[in-house]
Amino acid sequence: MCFLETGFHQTGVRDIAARAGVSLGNLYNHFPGKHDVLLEIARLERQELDPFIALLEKDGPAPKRFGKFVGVYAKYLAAPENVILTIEITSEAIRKDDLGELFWKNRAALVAALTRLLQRGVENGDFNLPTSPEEAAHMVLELIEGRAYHSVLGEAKMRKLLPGLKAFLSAAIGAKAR
Amino acid sequence: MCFLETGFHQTGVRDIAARAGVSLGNLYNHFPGKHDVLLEIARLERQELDPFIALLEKDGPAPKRFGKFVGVYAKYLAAPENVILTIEITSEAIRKDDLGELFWKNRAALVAALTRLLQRGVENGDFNLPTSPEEAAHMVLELIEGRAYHSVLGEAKMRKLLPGLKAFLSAAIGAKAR
Amino acid sequence: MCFLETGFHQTGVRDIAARAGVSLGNLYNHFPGKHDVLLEIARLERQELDPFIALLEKDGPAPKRFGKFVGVYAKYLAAPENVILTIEITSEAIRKDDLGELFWKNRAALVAALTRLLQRGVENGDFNLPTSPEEAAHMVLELIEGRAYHSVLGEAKMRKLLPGLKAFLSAAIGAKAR
Amino acid sequence: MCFLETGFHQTGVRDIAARAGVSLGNLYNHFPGKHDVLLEIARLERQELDPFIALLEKDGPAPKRFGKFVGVYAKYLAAPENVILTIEITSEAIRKDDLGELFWKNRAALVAALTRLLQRGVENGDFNLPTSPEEAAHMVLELIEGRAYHSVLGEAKMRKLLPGLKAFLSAAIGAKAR
DNA sequence: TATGAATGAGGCTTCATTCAT
DNA sequence: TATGAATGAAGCCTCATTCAT
Repeated sequence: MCFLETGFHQTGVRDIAARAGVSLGNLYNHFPGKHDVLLEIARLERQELDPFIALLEKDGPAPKRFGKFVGVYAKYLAAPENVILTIEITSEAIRKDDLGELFWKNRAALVAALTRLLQRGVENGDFNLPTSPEEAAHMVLELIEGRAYHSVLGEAKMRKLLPGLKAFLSAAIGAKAR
Repeated sequence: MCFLETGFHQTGVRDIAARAGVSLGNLYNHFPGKHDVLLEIARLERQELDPFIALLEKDGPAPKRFGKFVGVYAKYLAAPENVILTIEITSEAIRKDDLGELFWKNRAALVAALTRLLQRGVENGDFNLPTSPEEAAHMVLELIEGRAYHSVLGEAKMRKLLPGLKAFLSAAIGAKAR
Repeated sequence: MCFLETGFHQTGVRDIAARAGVSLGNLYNHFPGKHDVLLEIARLERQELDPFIALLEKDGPAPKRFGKFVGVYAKYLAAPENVILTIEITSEAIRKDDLGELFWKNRAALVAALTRLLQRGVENGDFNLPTSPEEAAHMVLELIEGRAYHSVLGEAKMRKLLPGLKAFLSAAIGAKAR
Repeated sequence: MCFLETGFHQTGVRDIAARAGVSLGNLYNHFPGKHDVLLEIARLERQELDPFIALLEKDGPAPKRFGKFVGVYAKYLAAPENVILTIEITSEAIRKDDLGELFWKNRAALVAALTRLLQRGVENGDFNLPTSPEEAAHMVLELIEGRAYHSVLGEAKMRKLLPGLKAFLSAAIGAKAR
């Protein structure tokens, strides 16, 4: 995808069309304008979250689920394409409300699932949250994303960052060794 | 600053010049090009960090310093202008190495100071870090920033996010009540 | 008809097709191209002239026929749709010969009928033409049209322009009161 | 001027710029948009009317002035460039109010001068108008224009049309031989 | 050093027309 | 015959940058 290589604003509609294998004119039969192409991509991103949500909602011990989730989600975000796309979308969402809404709707789905997991963990005595489950869920996600940005923009290796991240998060949510 | 209102790519050099009170032609006597204006802004951002670094390096009990830092830095980032500018710069830094370098140099200064504080806290038995001080420092900053993005893009209130953030961080770094 | 509302060049073939209740593709089964749609409209305009020609060719006193004709033809042209369409066609006819020919063929039919009426009037001693009947016929039509353009573009009321027009024409053709 | 050769809508801004000897970009330093180029041309057309107005306002016998005016104005309009430009402007003025206003303002100047001349002729007993001087002025102009359109679009020769036109007009305004 | 008119490549989008179904 | 998705040239306009003054 050329938004990744060139960035949304640097990419011309001709490039988009060419990469999509459509003629320029036909691109406009599918999208009202360039902006809507990004919107559609953001919409597709939503589907990529489904496996993570599914993972969070599976049965089983909360700490194990949590650890697993952190690992796979971090690895997913460590792919430059995912981070860069997120940044492009975020950056555009600042001034385009429709993108903004979509952005938060996507995230809300993830937050909700993670919140439920944390809640369950608290009820089982597995976690000792320093704040509400929902707030904690937000922060967990933000931290994972922060690490991902670091790994991509700063060219660190997520592989090396992950243990520290997990330890930090475990401490933060008061995860108990069993 | 008009990059805030309109975004880097949507802002024309004429707007930049007008806002700066310089003539268009003269802008080019000060900067080789549009990109370099952003570079200069990123350079100026560095100075804005000085007070926070100073705060981190003051004497006094580490936990108190830490708490204070989190509060003021979060409040600083909660200003939309700071978040938006950071996003604009980040987004541009993806594909412009000079900006990228600057971005990381700026952050390194903050990380270094925070690392030292955490280190001191560990040595004093105030903190119980789940990972290396430097890694922890990175994560602390990333979490604060994550919350800031959330507050600005999602229109939450940092005032309300701050207690949860502090609690989460305290738990994460094993801050001990005294 | 959308050429009226939007103008020939501002109207897309899709609009034409939609308004005509035909599919876009099928429009091209009926017309070789956009231009030919206008050509066909000009062709249809010819039929609209038939009643006026019939009126001119009826028996009866020439001055009465003439007065009647001026009244109904002026009223017909006072409808914005007729004036606008004529202007669109004229404007296009400048550079499209087929339209131009059609335009003059339409007019010739009217001129011929009016010429005959004037001729008859002269023979009967009802009119005292300052020039040849045919030339006079042209000028009569041009004046009626001029008034119509005025009424439509300048938002005057044809109702108010008509008496002056008739008086002017009567004087011009030397119509005698009986 | 390329609007003459190609028509306003068929002419691209690049052609306009090229013909004007300006770069495309610079065209937009002088005009907000394509439409405004036509507007400016209409504005310039106003100046072309000045000699005719001056002629109408000179002293001397009204019939002679009138005859002279009809001759020169008809000859002026007989130039295809003037007729075509007028048609382009008229056609555009239908849906663009600013052009419409300009169009009528231009004409009003001519009408006013001609009205005064006719008035004077009436007072001197030279003319015997069948209607108000102003109405007559409008019609005189419309008829001259009608003949001009005829001569240009129909490829008649104004030289041949002029005597008939003058005779027709003389009859219409009741001009007396002295 | 300061100015802003000039440049022209490139921006996004529309549109008449074609053609596979 | 009827459809509308596909085409890509051409549409108008913006913009970073240059340069004569």
